[in-house]
Amino acid sequence: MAATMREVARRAGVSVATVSYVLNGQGAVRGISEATCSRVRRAMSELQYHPNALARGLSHRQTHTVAVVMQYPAIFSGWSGFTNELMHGITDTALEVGYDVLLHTRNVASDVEAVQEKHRRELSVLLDGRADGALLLRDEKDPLANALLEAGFPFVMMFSHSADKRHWFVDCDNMEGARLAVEYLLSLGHRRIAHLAGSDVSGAARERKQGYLKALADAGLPAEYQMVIDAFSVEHDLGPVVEMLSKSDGERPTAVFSWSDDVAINLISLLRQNGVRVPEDLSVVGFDSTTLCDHTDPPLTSVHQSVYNMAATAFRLLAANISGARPDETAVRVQPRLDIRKSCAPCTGSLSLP
Amino acid sequence: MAATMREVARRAGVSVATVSYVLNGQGAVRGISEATCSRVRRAMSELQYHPNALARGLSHRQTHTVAVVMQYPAIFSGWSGFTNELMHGITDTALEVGYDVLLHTRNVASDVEAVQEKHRRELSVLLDGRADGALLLRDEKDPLANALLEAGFPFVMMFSHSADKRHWFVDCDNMEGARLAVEYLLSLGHRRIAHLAGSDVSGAARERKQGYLKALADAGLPAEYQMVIDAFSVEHDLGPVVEMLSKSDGERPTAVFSWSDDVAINLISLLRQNGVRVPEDLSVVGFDSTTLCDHTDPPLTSVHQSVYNMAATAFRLLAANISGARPDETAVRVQPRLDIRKSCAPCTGSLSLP
DNA sequence: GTCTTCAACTTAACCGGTTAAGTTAAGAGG
DNA sequence: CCTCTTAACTTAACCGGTTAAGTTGAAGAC
Repeated sequence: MAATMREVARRAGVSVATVSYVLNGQGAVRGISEATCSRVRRAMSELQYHPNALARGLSHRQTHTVAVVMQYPAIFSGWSGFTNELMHGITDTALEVGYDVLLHTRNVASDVEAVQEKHRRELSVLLDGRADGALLLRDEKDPLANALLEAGFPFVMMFSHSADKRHWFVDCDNMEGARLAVEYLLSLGHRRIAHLAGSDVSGAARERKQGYLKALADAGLPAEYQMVIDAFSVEHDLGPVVEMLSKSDGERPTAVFSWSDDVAINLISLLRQNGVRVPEDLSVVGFDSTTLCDHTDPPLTSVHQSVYNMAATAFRLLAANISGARPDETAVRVQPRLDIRKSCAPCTGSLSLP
Repeated sequence: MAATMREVARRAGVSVATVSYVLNGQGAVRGISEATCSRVRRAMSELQYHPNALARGLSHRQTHTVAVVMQYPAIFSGWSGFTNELMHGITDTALEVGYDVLLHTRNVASDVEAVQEKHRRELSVLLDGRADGALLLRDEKDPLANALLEAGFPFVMMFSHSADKRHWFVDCDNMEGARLAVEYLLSLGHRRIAHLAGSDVSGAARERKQGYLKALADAGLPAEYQMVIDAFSVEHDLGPVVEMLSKSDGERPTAVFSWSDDVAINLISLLRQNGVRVPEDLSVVGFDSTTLCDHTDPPLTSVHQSVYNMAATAFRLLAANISGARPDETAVRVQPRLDIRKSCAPCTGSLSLP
């Protein structure tokens, strides 16, 4: 079907080696005459020759392809823009540094045995020679990172981190992000601040919760001010939050810090349905501050991490790793900032300040 | 570095062929004894052997990988959820049918020569043996489809269509979608309906504009009722729309049909800044009806096409194409429906009904 | 006239698998 | 005792490239 190098060689009346040298621009170095070069090039275009990347990759032991491995099966089911921005950063940088992207998502396994089998196969897929390295969007406790380390396969973790110096990563300081959100709400006079928490499976979600708890503690607020409500994804039922708001004045939250933008936006629309005004009745802060936050009503105050830049940085780190470079900084921690929009107002509720 | 089949063979004391047969579960068929099989398997796990997919692909002439080719470089820069839903459908189906996904985005070339060169290289990347087929998210006029056809490379177009029977595609009936939107607005009494149009480069955008114009014409409205404003992306300046609203009562639009959700949402937030209420002062209809439409204020009435299902269908069609099947229906047209939410109201303006 | 040198190639091994076509030794059949 | 089968493997060609190590013929040196 597709023309091979041998066919090109036959048509040009030369050996395959000559074709290969011409193809790779080694003509001059290897002393191939200009006449032969153009004869070969003509044969290539006449036969519509396209070199086979598998054969080439097999010889070179590299494919200029990186694998992107997503932790969660439903990473594309959110709508806050996180994944879009992530993919945008990855694909832009791929073009820039000349790599292709192999996308791996995985489905969750039910029982322990299946998990092990899945893990083994997942590793196989990464080490099967198609990719030169991997970008991991996974929890730091995931065994994959250590398995890759052991196999000597270059990788960089994104939105996750590790104390192990051999792990390269680009992550946001989630504790700090949570602190920014909570301190801002405290500065507006809020004391009863609830937290919509993500799943503990996600390191980022866990840290944001810890940051929330620590910020409350640092402010000297007693334990009963800690209000954590699970809201893992946009599908999660937010009924408990609405119920909470019907508590007495001194006990109900006047502000909410959500671990993610989409959950925050989901909450806002639910509140609207229930006649609760944002920010007059309840202040809301999200996390990620994607473009969408500018377009909600009210525009959502949110902790910003530059997902695009972080993805790009991770990709460049990976490219360095693959090429054998050992930069000084292989563990990048990005400082978040708070993007103040219009979803928070000073606390007006009659509160018992401690 | 990574263990090869020869090393496994040596350790197990057998030939590489035997290892290969065991690896592929052909042990029984090929009459390999159970003892030898387990010896080989032990050697594999002791050496942490992972078969090389390039070598395997080279032999088999297939890689169980499909390429996804995006038309626009900034496909991931939108935030309406279209791309998320698309990628979700693709990755879910990839897992289901056992394929991996190679992601190709492309950057636009400036001059004509560069375009040709880019086109040639793009074709090379697709025909280089790494992928068994391609999903194209591109305009129907794009030369890539015909080039692939000529090369005998399986592909399916998504969100684009063609009269050529040899082109397989899954597309939405955009004309019909536009008709649904406009007729709904007409039924609410609107006559001055503006259209926010996408770039003519996009076939879908072009058809939605045509559908809008046709629906107006079919309703017997004269040409001066046609108000088309360019709004290619979320970055596009929507100032002209706001200006238009300051026209006299009989001339200003009372409704807007936007070719895409994100542009519609962008418009709504701009209107809010200018004190224009939706839907009281202006009705707005979008296109795609992604989950996000439920969470805007007001929830956005929008023409629905099931992006997730369309992507999944396209993937399955491609899998069939690759495996040599020739299904009856290789050209799938999905009928859109209108998701009525809260962004439209009956027309109250003093209008001169024709 | 012979020896070098060099330009311009070719040969062949290799990358890591697959698989059709052998090979070998043991046991069955006559 | 010899031939035939068959189970249990091995050999080697092939997939389509890369590249170190030749080969060849002609020009130039002595």
